[in-house]
Amino acid sequence: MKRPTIADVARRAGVSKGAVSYALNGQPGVSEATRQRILAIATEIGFSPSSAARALSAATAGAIGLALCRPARTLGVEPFFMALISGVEAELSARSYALTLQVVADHDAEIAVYRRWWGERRVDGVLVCDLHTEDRRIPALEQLQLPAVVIGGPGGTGGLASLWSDDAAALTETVEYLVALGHRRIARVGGLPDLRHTEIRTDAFAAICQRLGLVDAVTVWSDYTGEEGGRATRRLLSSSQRPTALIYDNDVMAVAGLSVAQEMGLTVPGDLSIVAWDDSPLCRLVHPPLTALGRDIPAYGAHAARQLLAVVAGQPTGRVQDETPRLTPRGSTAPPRAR
Amino acid sequence: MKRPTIADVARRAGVSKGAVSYALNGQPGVSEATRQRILAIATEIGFSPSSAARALSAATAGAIGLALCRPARTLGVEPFFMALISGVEAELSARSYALTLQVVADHDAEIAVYRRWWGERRVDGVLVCDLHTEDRRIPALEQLQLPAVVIGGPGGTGGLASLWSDDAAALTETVEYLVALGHRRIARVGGLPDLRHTEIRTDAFAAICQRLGLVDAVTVWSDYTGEEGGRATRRLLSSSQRPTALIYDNDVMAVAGLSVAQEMGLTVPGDLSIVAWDDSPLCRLVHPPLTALGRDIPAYGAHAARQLLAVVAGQPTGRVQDETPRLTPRGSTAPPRAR
DNA sequence: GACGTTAACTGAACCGGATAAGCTGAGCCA
DNA sequence: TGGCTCAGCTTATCCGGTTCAGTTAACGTC
Repeated sequence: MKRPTIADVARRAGVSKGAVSYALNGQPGVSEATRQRILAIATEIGFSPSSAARALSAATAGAIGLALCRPARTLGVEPFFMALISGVEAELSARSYALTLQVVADHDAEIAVYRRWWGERRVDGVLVCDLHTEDRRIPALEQLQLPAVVIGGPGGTGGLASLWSDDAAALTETVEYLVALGHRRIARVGGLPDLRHTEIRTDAFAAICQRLGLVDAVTVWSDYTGEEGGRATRRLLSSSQRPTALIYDNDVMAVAGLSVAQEMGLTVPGDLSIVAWDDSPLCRLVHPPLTALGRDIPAYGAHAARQLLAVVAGQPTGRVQDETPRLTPRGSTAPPRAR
Repeated sequence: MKRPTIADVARRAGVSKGAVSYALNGQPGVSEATRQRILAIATEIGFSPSSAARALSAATAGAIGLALCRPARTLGVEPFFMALISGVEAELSARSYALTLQVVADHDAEIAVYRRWWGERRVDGVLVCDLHTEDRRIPALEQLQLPAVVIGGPGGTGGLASLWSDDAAALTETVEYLVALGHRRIARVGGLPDLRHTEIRTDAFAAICQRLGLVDAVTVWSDYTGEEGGRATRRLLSSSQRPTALIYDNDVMAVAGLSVAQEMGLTVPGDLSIVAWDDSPLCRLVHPPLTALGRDIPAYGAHAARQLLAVVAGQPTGRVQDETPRLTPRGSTAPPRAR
């Protein structure tokens, strides 16, 4: 089955290629009657313009890129990325943009991918995830002048457009909530320490705990996996002055932590309250269901995609704030049992 | 920053565009000395050929497509897709192929996407997931003659190449294992009933149970979500002759089922044994860790990608069998406690 | 009826590669 | 020394769109 080209449409309509191009793109230069005739023929023979030819002459790829820099294992476990992607996708496909995905091993590989995409004109712009402190990708993208939206911040995004949510406020609210329940010994199991949002949350946690006079508030760092989250939990709960509440930087570690606590004979929420970041169906799967800090991640992705398309179109967007994560109390938090 | 083109390389090397093309593609037609000089210059100025131009003249897109037909919510929860994608990606990026992703609402939309991709020459081939019984996508792809590999089967894949794993054998092994432990009342919480692999597993389950004389073996159908999995579990465990072992068609439902069982005061594995399909870190997160039927999903994805590239290259591959899921016994299965 | 204006279209150049066909000079042999 | 071969290049064409500069015909105008 041969693919129809613009020349086929032109031939059947008895006009030139140029006229067909004008007609299909809503440009002036053809009469309304001719435009309708051409559109009808195009639909009839199932014509869709070659993305390559269009990209070549219009100098636009019709695609945006997303490079995911995580090992295959952690990628799978966290629902976050799939949810983000589905939101991005919804926005893109509504505008007939494609999403090009690449999994990379580290930032050097990721920068190489950006450089290649830029040289190949394969994408019109990129979404950047997992912002680090002192992130090398930022200057690399600025140098390439490849349109980009950084999902993360605030801060550390250089001159690039960015979409951020107020994690500091969300964490502050969470600590205040736990303190209101009566907790005084709160610990936090953080994510990878060189991620920018980990840093932001860690600073916010230290600040609010100091303000509320919680002296033994500690943050321990983990890597988002259940194994590490469980191990960190076991360590924290084994200390003489064990915390009565734990805040986890993602849902997977929180679920693992819940398991560890129950395994150690602690009841949740009686002996230990648990709060998870990144609310997801996972938090409602377990028993008790986890109190979580959540937000609409597909909407976040859609927002980022819209912003990137604006940047690609040449509109400077700067730093845009998305909604602040909301605390959804469920069964895993309660006043601490008097001991 | 202007992107270098082949003409820039040619100018600096003092040769024609054609010579550069030959040199970069390893074609004969240039001396080894010239080739090296051209390669050095290309590397120096950071040249990578425009994917659009190459696609236009070589009539190959350098990309393969993956359309995911699931609502945003279920997509996120299951680690399966992310793991599959990371495997596919590993194989593709090693060969400088791109992966184009699209999330669609239903099969009609998916077929429309295939038709558009085909017309736009945006992808060289597609991977088809979640094979249904009487799947409309199969004849549509055959008609388009778009290279495709169906991930699923055996059977129902028409003349398309397919990659399948022997779910029937895996399920048979699982039932035999449970029976060897002493279980006689085994139930199964299946996935969506119109999926081909659900059908295969259901048939295999019925067959082995009949062979072993397990009279009240039942399958109930669910939709892979934790909510539904939990509900189905509650129903099964509330019956007068409740099963002593449950087999779930995915990990998410199994975890939800574990929660429900514990909530109902049953101990696992004492009162109830649980087996999950799709082993993932999730199964090791919970307590007790779940006995699961697992396989290397990234490897499965990589295998599918390799097969698709072979199909794209014109080599007929037919139906290829991937490894059979392996049963990994963990803490959630044990002999049933005498009542 | 000559002239300017404009809508509606055509023809050709162009985007950046791949590739078939043509050209050139060195080397070899008779 | 003339003719032949062949490696090593160049030139030209093509892929399928977009777009700009022309061309043509219809129309209004004085």
